[in-house]
Amino acid sequence: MQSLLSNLKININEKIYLKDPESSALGKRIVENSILLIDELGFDAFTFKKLGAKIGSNESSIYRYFESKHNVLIYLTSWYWTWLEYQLVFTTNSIENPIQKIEKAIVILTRNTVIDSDFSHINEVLLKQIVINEYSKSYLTKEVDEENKDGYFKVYKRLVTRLHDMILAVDANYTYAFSLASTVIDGALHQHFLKDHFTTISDLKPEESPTNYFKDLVFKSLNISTHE
Amino acid sequence: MQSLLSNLKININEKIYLKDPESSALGKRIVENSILLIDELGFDAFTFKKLGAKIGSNESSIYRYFESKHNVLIYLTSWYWTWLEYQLVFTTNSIENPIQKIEKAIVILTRNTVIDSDFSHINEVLLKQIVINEYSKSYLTKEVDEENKDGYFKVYKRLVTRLHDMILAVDANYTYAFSLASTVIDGALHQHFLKDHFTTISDLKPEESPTNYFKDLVFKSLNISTHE
DNA sequence: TCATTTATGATAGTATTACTATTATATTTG
DNA sequence: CAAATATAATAGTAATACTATCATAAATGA
Repeated sequence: MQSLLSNLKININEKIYLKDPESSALGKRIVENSILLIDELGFDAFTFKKLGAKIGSNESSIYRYFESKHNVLIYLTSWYWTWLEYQLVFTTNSIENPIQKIEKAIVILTRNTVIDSDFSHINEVLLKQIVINEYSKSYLTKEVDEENKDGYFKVYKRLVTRLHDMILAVDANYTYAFSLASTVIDGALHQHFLKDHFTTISDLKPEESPTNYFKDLVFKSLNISTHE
Repeated sequence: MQSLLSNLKININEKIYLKDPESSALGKRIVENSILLIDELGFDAFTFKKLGAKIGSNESSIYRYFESKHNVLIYLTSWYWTWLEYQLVFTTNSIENPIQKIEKAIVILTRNTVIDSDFSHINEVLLKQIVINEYSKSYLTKEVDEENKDGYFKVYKRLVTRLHDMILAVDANYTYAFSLASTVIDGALHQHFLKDHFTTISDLKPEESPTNYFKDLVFKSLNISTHE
């Protein structure tokens, strides 16, 4: 992973930003510190003014990169899904056996996030927290359909589709491949949230990931006998 | 259902409101029109000023019932979960067979919502839309833990626990009863959203509910053979 | 019935937000 | 080194999410 990705740039849909934040030092500081500040304050209390103060820059300068804080959230979550997709594809690509492949995929998609030194200005652990706590706010808006047309959610949908394809590779007759795929990807985020905040309705221990639950769910849904 | 509930009042945690909206005509108009207006504008663009204009009342009067629009959302979603819980309990209570019981439960929890004439000022169909589009915003906040302590999410958690208990009644050795229960309840909301907005990653037809998917998911997870 | 409590309405005010617009000053590049 | 480009500084705006105060209307109870 390290060496493969170290020369890559995560490409984000150009409609999401006004000026590519990867193209300048200020842009990178905006992204880097957006992650820190959204994690600290929550997306609702996050403002460009506060971000400007944090990076010693001016509010108006940030507006030249992103037209709104909503688009910063779209940018960050797109970055996350793209990064996850890379991990998924690189890790499972060489696996021939469709059962082993989907098993590995579930691990990637549901595990606790680890630091990735390839992108120095992105703190992946905090970014994952942001995805857990804020992602649904990016699409639960009156503008979803319009933004969907502009490709704001393309990476996320492509990720769901990849898992969908792996499901069908195991069982071409399974009727609910998309539903099951999105259940794993979105459900994993939700289970992480429940573990941290609604502990009385979570089966997970503090450091535990929902991986085994989702493996069990998918394997049984596809009639794969568990081997262990 | 009709006759049973027609004399009942849905009780909501007193900490959620300042003055019980069920205790006055104005209160009921606030609730009734909050549903209409949040559905129309989305929660983000919904304000007490606009609501006041809609009901021909004053912003300041609304503030005597709810301390914030956030609390209106908590109130409405609590109402919805309580109403769903009643339906769940009344409908499944008499069923002895745990498999038939959980099957019925899944239907109640995942079906498309029908009008309920028992609560004249509440439009349950629009309320369900609000739950789909806005519920997660009610807990994805920096104040969750505090509000959770104040019981803001009690009904939702109790509903998950009821399904959890039904799962264990079928298979006491199933390890992920809470995770599966919340997957059904929250997943159903999410699948409704995907059907309406991200159609390319949904298996559902426009009028179809995700009921069959969730039946299949739960039955296979609990090793219940499908009969049909 | 009338005094009192209680509910509602009207108005004003505040700090903050989410921007837009303009102008000035650095910094980069050809 | 001039011109283009990026960033900073400042000001301004309409709207939001309230709080506070005072006035008036409606309900209640003695």
